[in-house]
Amino acid sequence: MPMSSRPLPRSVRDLTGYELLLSVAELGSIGQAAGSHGMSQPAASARLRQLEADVGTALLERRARGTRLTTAGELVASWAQATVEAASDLAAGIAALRADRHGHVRIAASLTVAEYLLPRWLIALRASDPETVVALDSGNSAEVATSVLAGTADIGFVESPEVASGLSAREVARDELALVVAPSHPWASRRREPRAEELAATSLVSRERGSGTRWALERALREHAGLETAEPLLEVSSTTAIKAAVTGGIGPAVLSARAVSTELAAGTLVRLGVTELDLTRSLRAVWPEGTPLRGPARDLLAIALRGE
Amino acid sequence: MPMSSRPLPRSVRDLTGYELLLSVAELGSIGQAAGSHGMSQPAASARLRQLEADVGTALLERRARGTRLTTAGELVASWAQATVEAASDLAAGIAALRADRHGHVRIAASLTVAEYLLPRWLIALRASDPETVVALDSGNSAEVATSVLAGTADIGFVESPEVASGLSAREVARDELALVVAPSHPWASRRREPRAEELAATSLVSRERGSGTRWALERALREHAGLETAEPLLEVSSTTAIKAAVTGGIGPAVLSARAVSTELAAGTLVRLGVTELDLTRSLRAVWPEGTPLRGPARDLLAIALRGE
DNA sequence: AGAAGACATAGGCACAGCTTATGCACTCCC
DNA sequence: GGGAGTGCATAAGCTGTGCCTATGTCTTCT
Repeated sequence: MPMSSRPLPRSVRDLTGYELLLSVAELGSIGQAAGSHGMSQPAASARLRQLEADVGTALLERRARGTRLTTAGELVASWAQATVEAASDLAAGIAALRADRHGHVRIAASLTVAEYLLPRWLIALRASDPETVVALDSGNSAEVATSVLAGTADIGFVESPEVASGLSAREVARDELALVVAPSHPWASRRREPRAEELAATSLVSRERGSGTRWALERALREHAGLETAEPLLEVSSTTAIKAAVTGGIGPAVLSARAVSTELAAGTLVRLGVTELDLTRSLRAVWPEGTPLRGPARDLLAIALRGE
Repeated sequence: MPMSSRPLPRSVRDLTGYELLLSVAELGSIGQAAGSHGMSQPAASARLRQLEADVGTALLERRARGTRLTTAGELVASWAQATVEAASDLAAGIAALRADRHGHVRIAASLTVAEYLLPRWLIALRASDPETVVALDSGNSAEVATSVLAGTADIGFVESPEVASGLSAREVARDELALVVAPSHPWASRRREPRAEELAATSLVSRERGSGTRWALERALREHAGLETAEPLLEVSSTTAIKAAVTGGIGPAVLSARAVSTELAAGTLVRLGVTELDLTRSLRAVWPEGTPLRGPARDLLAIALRGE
């Protein structure tokens, strides 16, 4: 029943050593790497030594002219870079949450956009102008529309099919909903994928009423053949809790495909198609009609449209 | 000229608080989350409080029956999960490097596979059998072939087009090479993509002779029209250093597309096509001919073939 | 041969974070 | 409505990690 990977080993809880490793790869010496992190050379030296002890292999080739990475060092650095980048996304998101209402760009975003797309956009935005301060507010699509209409937000991102009047909209990405079950679930080993009727008749692990994802599923079933969805098997508040319940064998769920990519890769969840049911929706940027976007909000839209 | 994002803020260097947040989302109480991490409830409480202070927003809704996440908490948890997953890949890789020569499966992998594909496979492998111990050795494709032929490795992964005799091979993924330049580079704003002849005549930032990527590019140009590549502009040892040099405006480079996806998304690098040149190569699993794979090595191949 | 650059070692200090013990508030149930 | 139980906060004290400054050693370039 435990879905979560057990706690991270001590050696990867603190990313400082890995950041140093990356800096060494880039700058060519431990001393310079230390400097770029505002710490003394012995401190960096000690952390890197500790890192090598953790890995049990030499990661650095210390020469009189500087330090380079060994093959193993390259490998660890590459893995570390992915981690540091993820942490960087996290930091960008947090910074945006933190700068409540005092930012130069005030963004309102629905959960799916805020979770999976926005951090990268924020980083790209900062790259284009480091001075930009972003304030992020997350809510459901209706709340986002309200914020933008009220002028509380400069630009919004919604996941609902309809766009409130008074707003201009532009699709910036598509989102795919995925039906997932535990590998042990009967559906996972069945020959044929379930039909829409079967899905509608099945109780799912789902989020509370009002969630965009749940609403999109209900709408898709209704439009398909006027199907009403069964009562949820279990209503939980977080995506994490849904995944835990599904993995634990409670029952199937429908989630954004982006939310389950890791679990699918790891094989802890199995994704199923649903016959003849379109589970795709569009994610849109919205802004007040008649007032063209300008400044950082326009830049943000451009970045979002550029895709990734 | 600095390509690297500045150091991570203090608040995201240590992932413990975020792991706790995820555990709270999954388990529903701070106390249980604390337990799952082998720490006392007050310690977890303090860390979570610190996290909320860092974000500047309430992340938790503490009720008498337990604790749930707020909307902001959900958001942070989602970002945190991506980070923790990346750290988990890192940990899996390190564990494999660490278990030198005593593992149940001995894997030899070329850099591209080891960097970008193997960690997920290792996690999936551990999910299918938690007892499996993996020993990883990384080298270039020739070294991998030698290890497998010598019986030093049970299974290998290579990126070279030819497969040594005596080995069975099976493609597990494709790798695409990407020509990248800095946004400020003339090619980035040019109308037409460069032609193969132009690329061959241009000095690139590249890795040392012997690198699989460099070799693949030289081969592609030679096969295209018998073109010989120009002398490198700069030879550096690490992918990180190449990216730094390109971003710094030194010149163009050709790298695995997987290596630059983040930079492309952030707009710090620009990818260009090359007219009429196929820069695709296949990544293959190899094992001794005549002796079918068995045990964990076979499981690993199945996971790799399943893709992601 | 001398000088400079780069990393290692040593000693000492400061602070962050954990544990145990206890207190407080809200629910649930009889 | 009152009592019990669950869950989180607070308090106090201690341990250990990690940093800095100062200095040593080795290599390489001139």
